[in-house]
Amino acid sequence: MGHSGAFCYPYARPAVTVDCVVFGLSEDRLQVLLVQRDEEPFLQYWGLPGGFVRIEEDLEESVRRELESKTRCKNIYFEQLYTFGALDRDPRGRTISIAYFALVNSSSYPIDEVGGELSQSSGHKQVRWHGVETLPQLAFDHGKLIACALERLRSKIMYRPIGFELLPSRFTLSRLQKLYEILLGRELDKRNFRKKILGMGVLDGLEAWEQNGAQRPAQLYRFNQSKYQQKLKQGDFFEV
Amino acid sequence: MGHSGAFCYPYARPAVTVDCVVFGLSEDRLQVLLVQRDEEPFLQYWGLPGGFVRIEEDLEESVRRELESKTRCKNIYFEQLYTFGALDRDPRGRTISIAYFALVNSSSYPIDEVGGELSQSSGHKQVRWHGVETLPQLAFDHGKLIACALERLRSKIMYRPIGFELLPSRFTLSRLQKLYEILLGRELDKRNFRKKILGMGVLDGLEAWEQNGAQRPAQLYRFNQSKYQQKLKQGDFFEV
DNA sequence: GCATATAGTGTATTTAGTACACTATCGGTT
DNA sequence: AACCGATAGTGTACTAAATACACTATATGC
Repeated sequence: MGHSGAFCYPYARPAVTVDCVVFGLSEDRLQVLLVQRDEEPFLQYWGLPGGFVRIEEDLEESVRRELESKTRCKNIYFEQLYTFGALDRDPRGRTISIAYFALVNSSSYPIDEVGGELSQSSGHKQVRWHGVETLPQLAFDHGKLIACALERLRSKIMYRPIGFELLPSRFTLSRLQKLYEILLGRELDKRNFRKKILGMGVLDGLEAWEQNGAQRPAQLYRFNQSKYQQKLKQGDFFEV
Repeated sequence: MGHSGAFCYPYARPAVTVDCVVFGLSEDRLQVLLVQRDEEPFLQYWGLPGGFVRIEEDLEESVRRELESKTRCKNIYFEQLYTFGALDRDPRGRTISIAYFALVNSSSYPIDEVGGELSQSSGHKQVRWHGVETLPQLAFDHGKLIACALERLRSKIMYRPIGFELLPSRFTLSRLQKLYEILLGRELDKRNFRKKILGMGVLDGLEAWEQNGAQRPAQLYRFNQSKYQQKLKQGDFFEV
């Protein structure tokens, strides 16, 4: 810290950052968006997209700015996760990070075998998808943040309809089931899953079918936000 | 902000505080611990116990310090709630507040009719219990914080054994049921409640009975933390 | 000993969760 | 044209959990 710079206070203040755990879904695994650091500390380690909260911006604005700059996408779903403030979490000095997690439909980005390419978007830093089971060495306490986000995501998809955010707006029930299976790490019964998910009455079946190779085409569905909001008001909750 | 003080930074930094929503349980209602402000802004309004995070202390240390100074109690149960960072939440300048909620066994304090007296503990500020349904005018965005904490508490008691923190270590099942009824705002069936709560196997029945006037004495129970931890490891969750 | 107040107990019914196997429809191949 | 492989789509019987419900037990105060 010390005595340089134009902004002075009677007591020392921690730096405040936001960090985002951005989840995407590839064919068969859950992945996290990571940025390769191009400076010390943790040079060349991978870390979460994030940055300092500017004095004139809201926490949410700060998150939106960060997400847009790293993904080139707008209107990404995100919510606050937890605030991390351990004394030693940043070797440069006391830094408090307000962590968020975000869900994106990653099929709107070019994805490669290893985990997806997304580069050129943010300066010269490499930005990549990494499978949550095969993470590289991470900067700061970002491993903790990801673990925390995973836990939250896994429990929250059971009682809130946020899984849809990981899929394109039109999707098949098989794909939705696969999503749950990937996130929960266990197989689900097809008939029971459909009974339950359709029984909640928040999916619209479309008059459209997805042709996917040499099989019977699958019907497409869409999540109906307003039907869900109405159910919520009636104290009628989402549950898988 | 400006150019005075000994701690200077190249970019403006928000102030960082912790605020605590401390819940206690009186005979028949849930209450929150509030402090009457003795300075501007919001002079004489009631607000949550809280204060600035010191540069050399952990967030949790900061919360503990605040809780101990306002309640004169140690080992209070608390957990992080949410971080509030709206631009205009403090008229003195940008302030980010990391909110926590805490649960105390308020029967260990002197409690009066209106909502309990606890004063003398913190300088000359008045510290008092207020029923959550009858809150006074609140400083800053503290109304929001309390609403957020209430929502969290109400949902969390359904799937984690934290309700016990609001009771003395030995309690009757009737009292525990009352606790749930107060928090959920609806009556519960006595037999079903007992069946469920005892069926979880985390309560030890003691060879002790509470005499409470001209009635049959009630057996005392104790929450067994280690039994619960063991259940947790077996993927066996608490549920009401 | 009787009135009053709270503690404590079991069963039948309803509802939700689970387990499970076959038919339908497409493209590609022979 | 018939068949193969692959995924989509459907209903029912069984099991477990949630709910509804009424009486007896034990203390004190009069």
